[in-house]
Amino acid sequence: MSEKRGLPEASIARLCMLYTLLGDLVEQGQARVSSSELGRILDIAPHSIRKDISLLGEVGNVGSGYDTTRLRAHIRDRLHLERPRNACVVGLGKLGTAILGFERFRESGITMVAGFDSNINRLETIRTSIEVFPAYEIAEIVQRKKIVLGVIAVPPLAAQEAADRLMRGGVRGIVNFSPAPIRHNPEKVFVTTMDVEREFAILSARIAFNNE
Amino acid sequence: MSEKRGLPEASIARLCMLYTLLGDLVEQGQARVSSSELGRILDIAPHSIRKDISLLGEVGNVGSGYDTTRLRAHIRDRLHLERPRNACVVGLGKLGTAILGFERFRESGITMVAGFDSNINRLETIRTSIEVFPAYEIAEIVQRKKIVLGVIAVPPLAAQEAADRLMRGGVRGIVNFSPAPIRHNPEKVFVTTMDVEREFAILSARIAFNNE
DNA sequence: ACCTGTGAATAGTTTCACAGCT
DNA sequence: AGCTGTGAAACTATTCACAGGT
Repeated sequence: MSEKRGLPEASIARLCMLYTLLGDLVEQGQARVSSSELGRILDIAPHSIRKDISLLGEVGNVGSGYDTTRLRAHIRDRLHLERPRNACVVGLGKLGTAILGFERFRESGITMVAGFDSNINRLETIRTSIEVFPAYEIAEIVQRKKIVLGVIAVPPLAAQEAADRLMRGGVRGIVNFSPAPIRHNPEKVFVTTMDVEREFAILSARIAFNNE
Repeated sequence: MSEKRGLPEASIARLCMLYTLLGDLVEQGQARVSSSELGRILDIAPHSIRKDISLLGEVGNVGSGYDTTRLRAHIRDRLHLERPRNACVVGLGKLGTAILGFERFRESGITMVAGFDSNINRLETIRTSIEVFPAYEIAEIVQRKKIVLGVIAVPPLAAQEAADRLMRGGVRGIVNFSPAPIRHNPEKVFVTTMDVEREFAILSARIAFNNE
């Protein structure tokens, strides 16, 4: 295989995990790593890791493990993680302000540039270095600040409206922390729902099936 | 197919989405729903939905759409979501207290029964109706309160220790909000990692591939 | 000896097509 | 007419097995 753009979804997800992990390894000063070591840490079969990496196109090749820095750079380039992306959070309750304050984003080209809430009083009391705005300005600010990624951290009933405003502003990806499904055009916008309740339910079912 | 226990992972996840959605529909007073309507809302092919439902074993059958209440009860039974599960949160920063306070869990047999933090001062200032404990008591309390599910909301470097304590107490499922991979025995414990940074990276890659 | 890279085989998932019910 | 339920087909992803490099 050579110039396929359009990796399998599953591979993209695994490569993103790899990317984060490699960042840690580089930071700890580890220069080389084997597919089996990566697999053990991430609980993924080493075969899959090698396959995923090979799907990226040749890596420059090695005989004994991967060069952590090189592999990381390679994933970043092939997945275009070097492109800077601006992000924002809608809903500045506990969850929203927690996400607004995550520091780790700096590593992956993502910059948190705005927070929104419909409660004006709340906006005034928030302590954060990131600019905050009232919710009715979402579309305008998203457009002006060239925000591509949005987080929805509002109550379920307000989730669709928050999403609509983000999409009107031109956002391309949404991480939805509410349990509400978001109506959207899947050709233009990608939506990922992260719902703790759902994850609990899935875990609960898996536990029940697995044994017990 | 008849008495297969051990549904495909993908089906379990979709059925859990369905379960939540059906709860909303029932609440709104909608008595019947078709696979295509469900599919439209959840952005899943109607074929898949029918297949998933049929994997559960016969539903009692219908000619025109599903009975929302019945279908919901059926999913609950087959996925064993009726079994009560106690849950806890480790790490009571903004994210942790936000999760501790989620009210929605009541619908799915899950009860949040404890919070933990290693900072004793913080424990004293937290306002919540749920009991909180110092982190060194995790294993003991988990065992005593029969906690099966745990959320990890601590900084990355503390995540493994939090997980070890939960697992020592006998937890069977973990939702890990830290970007750190959790070492665990996959035969005994299920771990789901929900990492906003990773989701952003995945969205970023998908956007880059999809067009742009 | 131990590693990567990759075609081939296997396993798993989704989609199709249509029989049968209301 | 419109819906579900489901075997079969098509597709996708994972795992295997081994050639080839260091």
